[in-house]
Amino acid sequence: MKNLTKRQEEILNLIKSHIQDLGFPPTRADIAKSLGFKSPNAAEQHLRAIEKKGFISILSGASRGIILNDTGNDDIPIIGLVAAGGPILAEENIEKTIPRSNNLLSNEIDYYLRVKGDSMVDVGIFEEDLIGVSKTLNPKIGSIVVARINNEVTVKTLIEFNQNKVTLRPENKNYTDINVNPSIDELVIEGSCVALLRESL
Amino acid sequence: MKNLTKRQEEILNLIKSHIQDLGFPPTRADIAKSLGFKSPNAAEQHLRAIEKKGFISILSGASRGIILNDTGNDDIPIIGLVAAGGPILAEENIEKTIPRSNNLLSNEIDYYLRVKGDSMVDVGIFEEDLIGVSKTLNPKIGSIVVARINNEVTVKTLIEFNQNKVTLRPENKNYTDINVNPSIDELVIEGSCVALLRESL
DNA sequence: AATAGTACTGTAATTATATACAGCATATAG
DNA sequence: CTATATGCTGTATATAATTACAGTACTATT
Repeated sequence: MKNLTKRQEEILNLIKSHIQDLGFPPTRADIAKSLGFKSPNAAEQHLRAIEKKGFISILSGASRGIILNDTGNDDIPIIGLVAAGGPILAEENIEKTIPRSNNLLSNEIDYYLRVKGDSMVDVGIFEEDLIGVSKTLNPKIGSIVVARINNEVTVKTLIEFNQNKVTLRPENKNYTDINVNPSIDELVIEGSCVALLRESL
Repeated sequence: MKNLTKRQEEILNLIKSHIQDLGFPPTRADIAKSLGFKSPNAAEQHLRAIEKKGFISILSGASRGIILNDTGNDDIPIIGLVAAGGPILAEENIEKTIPRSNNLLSNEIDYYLRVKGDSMVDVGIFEEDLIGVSKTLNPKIGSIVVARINNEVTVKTLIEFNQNKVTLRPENKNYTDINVNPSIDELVIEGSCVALLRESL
């Protein structure tokens, strides 16, 4: 799917907000009026271009017959067990997906990760809980992060982060801190934890 | 809001599924065709009747200008502090509402309740967490319930439930069990806890 | 230098759609 | 007995909306 131009994106957003506000798509004339075009045909041609790029479908003959093609990025995947080696978001790790309900929790969540083990019980994170993970939010000292150490994915509190020493703390009295030397072991901070869900109580 | 007739409800459902399927409402002709009317005017008059009863709004002049009036029952309220005396779901207790995202968590949730205090930390329920509460699901011994004791709302584990003795346990070593005699103190089990949300981690 | 894409104006025809008016039949409430 | 609501057919028309055709201008790619 090719990229939209600035103007085309503007029109696509207009369509989306029209649907959001009124419950149905705008006409060519509506679009032209909103963007100051003097001819509805300007809108028509933009729509054709956007359709050609795959973002919408146009039903011929039907008034307001604009259908938004889902771009797939409004569903959040739930990640179960992470297969060793591959990326976290690989197809085989996805348990299911859930629609992004934007009013609830943070909208920075890129995926949910199902918690294994009891290493974080002291901060109220239990086995089978789902943790909302943001890939982009950069991890702070003291925050809970998803880390990958030598292909094993784990959730811990980030205590120290230096060139030759990274400390990850399990929030459970029975476990001790994990110290990693990034120049020896492979370490990736996959993301920051921003929310928590528990389905069964 | 008056009740719809069988036929009117049929038409309202048709409109809803048309929107669900295609993303915009049907025309009078679409409705007539779907229901076998020979005149689009039959649809028109039904729409006017449904509008009169408040279930839809019709934008005059606009094609497919049918707006569904939300009946309010697809939003879940978030309850903050519960004012003493009144019902939990009273207007003044509602912090905000969130749309029901039916694929996520249990769809039995009637409302979310914001947790105050640390009496349930040992089962991973922390202050400011949101607990999904089902009013209808009948509470079992050993499950976590929302109880109202003498107009104070609290979240505890239900340990014992007899005619003259009800035991509620705080899941925190620093607190002791609460014993209530329902014939002396006013006790209502408001609901069962079925899910948990934590917004800040 | 030619081609294709972007970004419009302007006109006009055809079709889609809303909507008014005239009926007819049945049921229910005052 | 008479409104009033429901539930349609059938016709007609104004207007809403799609969409084709003819241009103009700029930019990027081959």
